[in-house]
Amino acid sequence: MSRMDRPAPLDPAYDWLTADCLDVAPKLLGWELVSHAGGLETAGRIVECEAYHGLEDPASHAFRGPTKRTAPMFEAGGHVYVYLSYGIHTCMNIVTGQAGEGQAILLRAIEPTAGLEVMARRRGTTDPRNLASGPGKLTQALGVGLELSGTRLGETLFLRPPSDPHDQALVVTGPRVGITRALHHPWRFYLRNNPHVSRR
DNA sequence: GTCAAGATTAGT
DNA sequence: CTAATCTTGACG
Repeated sequence: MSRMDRPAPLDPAYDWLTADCLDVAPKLLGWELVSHAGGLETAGRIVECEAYHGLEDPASHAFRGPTKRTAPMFEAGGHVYVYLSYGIHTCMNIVTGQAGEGQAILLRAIEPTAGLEVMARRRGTTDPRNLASGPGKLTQALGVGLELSGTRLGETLFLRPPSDPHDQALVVTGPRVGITRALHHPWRFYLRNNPHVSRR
């Protein structure tokens, strides 16, 4: 019996994620991120994210080439990359670009839209502004763990198109948060005046 | 083998 | 401002 080790083709609905991360990141705002992790549905609109430009970006985990941890970053756009931050928090990215480029977009905040009670239980708070505002809080609220690194969108995590087209007019850029290199790039993208964005 | 740094968060 | 907490990646 030969096993079919070739992965199933990525859902064509996610093909647009193979574009450059700097093009994808602003467009990602307003999309709804849906999680079925743990057999429970939770979801929220993406209101803040940051682009990491692969091999050319000193602030990117992919800067020094693929490693065991960062291997998913070098898959084609539409994959998921999750890592452990400061030994405590997990952060999730959506991989973009072509295979081999190492691009990814860190999801920093969502505005909860479904499964609020589940999120509240996981997070230990009911304040909707504090459920998933921050990369570590977002993964905790959605039940996203390291085991999802290397999976693809369409399996446990899904994207649904923006419900409000008006969001695109509210996109703001600025320097990325929490890094020490390549500080000058305005590669953080968020929705102006949205109360769920992690920092002002 | 050893060690410094880190895409964060909660609490003082 | 700092502690918590631990993996990665660089160096030898």
